[in-house]
Amino acid sequence: MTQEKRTELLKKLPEALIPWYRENARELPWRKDREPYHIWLSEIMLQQTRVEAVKDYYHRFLKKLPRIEDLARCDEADLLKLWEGLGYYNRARNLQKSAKMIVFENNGVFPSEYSEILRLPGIGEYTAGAIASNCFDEPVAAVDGNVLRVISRIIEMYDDILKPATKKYVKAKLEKVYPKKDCGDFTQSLMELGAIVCVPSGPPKCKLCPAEAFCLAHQHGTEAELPVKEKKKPRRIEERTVFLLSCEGKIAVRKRDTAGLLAGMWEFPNVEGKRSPSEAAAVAESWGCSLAELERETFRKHIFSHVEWHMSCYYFRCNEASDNFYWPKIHELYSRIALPTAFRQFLTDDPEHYLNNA
DNA sequence: GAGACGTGGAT
DNA sequence: TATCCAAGTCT
Repeated sequence: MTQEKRTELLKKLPEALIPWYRENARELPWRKDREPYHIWLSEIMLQQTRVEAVKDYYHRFLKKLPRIEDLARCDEADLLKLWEGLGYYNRARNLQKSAKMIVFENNGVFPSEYSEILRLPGIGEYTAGAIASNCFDEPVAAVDGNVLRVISRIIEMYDDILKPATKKYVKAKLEKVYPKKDCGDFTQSLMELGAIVCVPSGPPKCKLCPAEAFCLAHQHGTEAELPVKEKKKPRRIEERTVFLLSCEGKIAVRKRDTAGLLAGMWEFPNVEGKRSPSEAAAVAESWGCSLAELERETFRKHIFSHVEWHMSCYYFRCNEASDNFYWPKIHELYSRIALPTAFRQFLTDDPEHYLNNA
């Protein structure tokens, strides 16, 4: 298959996909308008995150911060609380960095060109392409996992789609065939096709596909072999011991390092390694917490993309609130403190329940 | 270019 | 339970 033949194949896409998209697009909250702020926010939230998980966060975020200016001016603590549980927390920080640049250096005007949009922190080639094509009708591709899957099947491409070089290749290939108008619909149609027809897990629904007639993988019966992705290395396992220290209805938390995993987020005090109850008590005492009682001990597993925490957890009641920590009351812990899921999982959903049983 | 960076749902 | 993943970006 020559490059020219692949391009000829891809030329059929706009005509086939755009009408299909207009008939079959899902109604999604961020498809109600073409407001750059709305599209941008949704694209950042959707990075490596499922549509269903994003919907509630998206609504809550815009209710609290309806305009870019609100985002630029809000406290980082409030921002992170809005993001709590979504993961990849630097996305939220970069969102605000960009908002400040737009508001304070560009009169609040969102940049309207791909190359300008690409300069904003947290915005890479995919997101810049998505915003430029959807909001400003610029003929630039937005190559995400969906698009890579769709294209690799249509042109029967066996390159590893996880490699940056493959993404560059597909982006360049697609931009040769972008339409003169309706660029946003074309971008969306490629992703939508990947999301609901040329699906990531399970067999693709080729009978419903507007590209069925010319898809090479379908013609050759190689759909299931594509796309090619090299297997990831196994996660490393880390043993940790976590402390839930309570004192007069308050719980000890502290800020994590500003670099690395869960950077700058709140956490329950914890140490490396698996400690016995008496070892754990000694650690807590060394922090200046005079211990009254070991109330409970549990074990939890938390799986990150590249690390797995095996956490032994001890609930100690303390006589003294050590200065080494911040001690929010239980209600503040629930309503104001941005606690990642890795630690949030030690609490019950209902603060009252926790108080009654603590 | 490889690895860091979160989470919850599907298989 | 184990594995893979979902609309990526940054270093």
